Amino acid sequence: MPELPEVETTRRGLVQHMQGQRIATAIIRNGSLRWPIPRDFRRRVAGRMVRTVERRGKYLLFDCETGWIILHLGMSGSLQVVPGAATAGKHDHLDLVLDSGVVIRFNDPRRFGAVLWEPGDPLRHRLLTDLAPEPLGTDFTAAWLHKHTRTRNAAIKSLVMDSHIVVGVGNIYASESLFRAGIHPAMAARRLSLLRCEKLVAAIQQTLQAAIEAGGSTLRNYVGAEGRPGYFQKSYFVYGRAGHPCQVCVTPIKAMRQGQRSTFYCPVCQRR
DNA sequence: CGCCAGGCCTGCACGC
DNA sequence: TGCGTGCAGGCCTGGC
Repeated sequence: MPELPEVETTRRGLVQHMQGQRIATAIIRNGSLRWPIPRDFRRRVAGRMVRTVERRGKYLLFDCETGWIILHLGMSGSLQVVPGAATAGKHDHLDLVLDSGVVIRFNDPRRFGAVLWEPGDPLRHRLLTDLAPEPLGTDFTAAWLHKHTRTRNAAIKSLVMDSHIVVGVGNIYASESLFRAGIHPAMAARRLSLLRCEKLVAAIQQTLQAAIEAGGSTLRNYVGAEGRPGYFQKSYFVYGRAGHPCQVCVTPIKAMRQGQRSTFYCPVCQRR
């Protein structure tokens, strides 16, 4: 479930526990994830100091001196900071045991997550090279979005979820962003004017930023001993609100299916 | 008991 | 033949 804001909040929570700390050892309890945890993972990370914890899209990147841990939370993954003595439970795939005694624990019931080792530049890793610019950075602009949608007949909503076009926005925030931008989710992407691309870029940034800020207030729970990942925004404008009144115009929110995904939108506020 | 949610890679089919 | 594009499949388990 984590989208970019949840990943970013996790990163911020991890930095204070991990930066400058040495990894004493890694305990792989269940290496079965989207891809198996590499056979030599433990040997690679043992004894390494974590210089920084960075993020690219929804990928967490741990600088471990001689290489990088690339970690994706998938749909159901979470990282928790736990006391070293805490017993592991179901779906606890990996522990990074730090010299400080703190354990960084990766739990992932649905196993869509990934833990990889990259000896070189992680941004050149196959999974990261073709990602769109960081949505909260200066390279993610209306011009960029406009340029990369010119030939695309697909619905804008599915392209907002395409990491080559927009990074970090999953199913929930895609609906939310399009509502904020006043754009109908089924609109063909190539028909978006530059002005509407501007609105969409701003809406994506506002949606992500608001969620990151909401996450900051729940940071302790999120990465803490008892924390479970959840979406920070308790109420959405449209997501999951089919039949309920639009918060702007009171029209009932509609639900539809797009590419096997549920989409929510206001038929009045959002236009093609 | 069966279905579905979700991220996102992968592979297929299609048209130029 | 090759590429861009648009779909659909697959991986999983918890919760309804």
